[in-house]
Amino acid sequence: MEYNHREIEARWQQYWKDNNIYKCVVDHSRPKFYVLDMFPYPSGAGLHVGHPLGYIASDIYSRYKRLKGFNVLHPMGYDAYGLPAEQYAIQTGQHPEVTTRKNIDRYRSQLDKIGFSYDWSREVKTCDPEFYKWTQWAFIEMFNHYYDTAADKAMPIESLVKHFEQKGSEGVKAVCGKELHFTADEWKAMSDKEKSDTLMNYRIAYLGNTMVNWCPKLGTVLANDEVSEGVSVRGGYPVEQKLMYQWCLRVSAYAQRLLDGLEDIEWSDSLKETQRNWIGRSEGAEMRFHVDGTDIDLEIFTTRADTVFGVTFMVLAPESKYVDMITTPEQKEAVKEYIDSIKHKTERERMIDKKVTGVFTGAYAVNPLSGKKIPVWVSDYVLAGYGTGAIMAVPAHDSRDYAFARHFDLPVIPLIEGADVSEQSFDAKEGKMINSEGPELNLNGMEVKEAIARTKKFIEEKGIGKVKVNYRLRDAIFSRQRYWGEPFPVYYKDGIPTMMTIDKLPLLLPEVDKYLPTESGEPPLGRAQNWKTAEGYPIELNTMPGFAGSSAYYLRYMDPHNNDALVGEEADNYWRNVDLYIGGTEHATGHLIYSRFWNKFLYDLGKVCEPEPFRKLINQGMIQGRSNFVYRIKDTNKFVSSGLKDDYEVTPIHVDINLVSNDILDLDRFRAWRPEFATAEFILEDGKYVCGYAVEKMSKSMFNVVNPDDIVERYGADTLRLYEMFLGPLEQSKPWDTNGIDGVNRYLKKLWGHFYKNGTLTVTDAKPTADNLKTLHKLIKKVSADIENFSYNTSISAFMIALSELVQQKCTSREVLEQYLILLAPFAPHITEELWHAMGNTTTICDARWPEYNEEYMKESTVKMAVSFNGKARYTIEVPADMPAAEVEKVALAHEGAAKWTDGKTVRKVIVVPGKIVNIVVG
RNA sequence: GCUCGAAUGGUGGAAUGGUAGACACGAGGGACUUAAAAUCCCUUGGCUAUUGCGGCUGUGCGGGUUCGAGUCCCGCUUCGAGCACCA
Repeated sequence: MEYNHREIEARWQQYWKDNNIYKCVVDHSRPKFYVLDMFPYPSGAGLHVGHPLGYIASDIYSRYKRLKGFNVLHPMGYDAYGLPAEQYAIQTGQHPEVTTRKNIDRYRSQLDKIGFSYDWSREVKTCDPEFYKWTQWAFIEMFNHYYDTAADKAMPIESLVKHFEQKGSEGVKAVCGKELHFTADEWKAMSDKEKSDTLMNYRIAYLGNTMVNWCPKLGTVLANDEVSEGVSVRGGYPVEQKLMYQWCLRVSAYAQRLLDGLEDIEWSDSLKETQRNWIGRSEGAEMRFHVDGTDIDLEIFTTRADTVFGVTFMVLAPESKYVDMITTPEQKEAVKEYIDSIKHKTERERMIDKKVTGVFTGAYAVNPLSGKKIPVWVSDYVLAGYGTGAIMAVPAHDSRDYAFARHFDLPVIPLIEGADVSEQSFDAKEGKMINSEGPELNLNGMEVKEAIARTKKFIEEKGIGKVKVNYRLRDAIFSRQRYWGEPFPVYYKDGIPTMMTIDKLPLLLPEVDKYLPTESGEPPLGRAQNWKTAEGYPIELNTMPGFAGSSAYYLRYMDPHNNDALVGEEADNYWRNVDLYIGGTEHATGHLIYSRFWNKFLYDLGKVCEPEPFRKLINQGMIQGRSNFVYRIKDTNKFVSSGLKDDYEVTPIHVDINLVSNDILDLDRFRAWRPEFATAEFILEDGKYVCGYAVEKMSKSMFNVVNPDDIVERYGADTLRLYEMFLGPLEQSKPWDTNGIDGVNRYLKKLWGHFYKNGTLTVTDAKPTADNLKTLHKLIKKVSADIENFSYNTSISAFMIALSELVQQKCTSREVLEQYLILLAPFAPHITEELWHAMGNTTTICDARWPEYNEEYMKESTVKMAVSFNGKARYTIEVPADMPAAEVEKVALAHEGAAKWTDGKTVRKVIVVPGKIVNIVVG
């Protein structure tokens, strides 16, 4: 009987499905384990071999945990809202839901062929009303809460309203857009609209007039993580800064908790670092500089309070509201001209253009410590969005200020002893302070760190400023001017944004005739008929961004059919949070920040019991494509083999990797590939045409896409699973190269061949030999440790070695072979299930018990002992493994002469490692 | 510029501070076969020696710690990733 992967895999996949093998329910008698994949966006191109890499890894871990006796939750779903479906809809007029469903079906059939252990009864789709009801619900809750800095958590907005009614803004401890001051009477006197506007300043989901990333080409705003280097991540279109009235989420309120939470979770250092960078905490001081001859104080933020005596000028961001307020009449024209010139530049141009530009406002500010008057400038190197949009410039100790000072010939005062500022600034935070003596404060002679602390203390005492922590993390812009997303459960009652009640949810996405903005420039929902409440109030036209649906989906899997809550209390208390999350690094500053924020918000509300959603996270590497090239000699239809191409002037041309095997081109199929190659001629080396290769992104245009369906068809799902894991360390990016797949496929055939000789099962009830058990237990130890470390590639090597040992030992022992199959089952579920049943088992191998490792069987009869001497002489002897260390030392000493130790050297220490080497330390 | 990670044969990659290159691919040789495929066996870091079971060298570069370093420490080089006029 031959190993027939097609027949075996189809049969067991059907069996698993028919018997609901992977369905899981809350079971308090067993410990839970939650293994999650980042759910995919179902694109039209389907899966390529890179996509399942993480899914295979998580599936192995899930099956392993189940064999270890855990109740494993391992769900899958689809991140179904997104731009590509909408753009396709615009082009073809097809409803995005139709194409999305089609893509999901395709994904599902591809996934099913690989033999994953998903509980599909828990599937979620973000575009499903039953799902997005809870996305809308969370948004309403965010609207109805504010962040209380005293309690350090989200609190109901009603308690803030109560505070306003009693004391006005006095003593309010809340994260807000800007500091407001009003009395209780003033609050009561406000109109409903004014009250609404005031509360927007505090709500966690709020409408704000903020500077947003506007992408004209996509016709929508984008969040910070959707923009990179001034262009949109999707499409690469230019993005400009624009002031717009948008829904936002006050993520910044959670900045410190998002930072602190990183301490308690097992993520890679690099990913944590990425998040720390993104949150961008910096400790410093906010300080006021009075503008001479006005009643205006300029607020600045600095991390270098010690350098105040070196401030020789100040700079405002062009967007700063202070610019108009302080510019003198003489400078009005120049300032206006400068600001106009900045406005015409896109964010990208501003970033690329490193030229120093700026303009003097005509105003002077007073240095609060030295009392000196300093000019105030405007320049685009100061960003409006960070800190206060104004800086104190210390050219001697900040490179950007230095460049500005040199360009406009402003004074540079060094503040640190020995700092040479003739060529460049001295940015290091070290050294002794000089030139830092004012009427009330003297920093001279202090170390920088000491001076910073001293200055902070001084300005707080004097009321000139206060110690402040700033974060780079901004609030998330939550509106998108698109169709294919969750509608906001918001209507406008006399212009006041009002939330719908939960019984009105889900608010269904309406039908529209076209998926484009309206003629008047409103978002696509502006085309919906009757897009208003029963009372006739208009409903919000924006939709939510992609990250809305993906921020809490892991919670929904715990309790996917609950109609009363996102997740019920019992399910939440049992499943708690994700124990293992596997996905790509590309979500480091998007999804993984938003999810943590969302979870913490729900945690504050008492809706979930864990403050962090993902306890352990593994980033699988990307699978790149391996493209092949042929080399056409210029102006001919002649192609030269890779090794000879340097002798000619050639153009490399991508060739379909399906026409190439081990870099050797199939000439006939190449001629048949494209009409223009029908008459191609070749210059061969050793009778072959050798193609060149390069590692590139896997994409259709490079003819290097490998479809997992083809691999499964030809080699089987088990081979695909093993090979994807065998390619290299999970977390490393690596190119796909189908060439090596024969190795693991041969291994499975050998395994099959060991069980079936000439069509009969060879398994017997023979008692295992000592060698059998040693091989088995070596494998148990290795594989158990490897799975825990996600070192799957080395496990597969261990399986191969163990098999060849068992073959050599002619092991037919049922006891040994059964355990071997259980170990292999997470990696290759189909073939192991088949052989497991062939051996007479009637229940699925998924419910077998993971073998226990027993040290007993590992005992070596002898161990090797290496005597090293001065790093040169090496002498090896063998001693019985159970010989006590003292005896070994004696044996070692007896070999003294043989090791030729020189005078004065004595044995210092003898280290005995069972099964390893014994080391004699001399000295 | 700051932060994190990596560098080992022709290739992917193994090595709790203890025989570097496991395992696999590829390549070369052989067996079986009319032939091919499949399968099996042998060789395979480099140099050198070779009808004797060997010798030398070798983990990006330069130092150091250690009886012993791919592994630990210091200083570089190169590549990758993240952040970045963030005050």
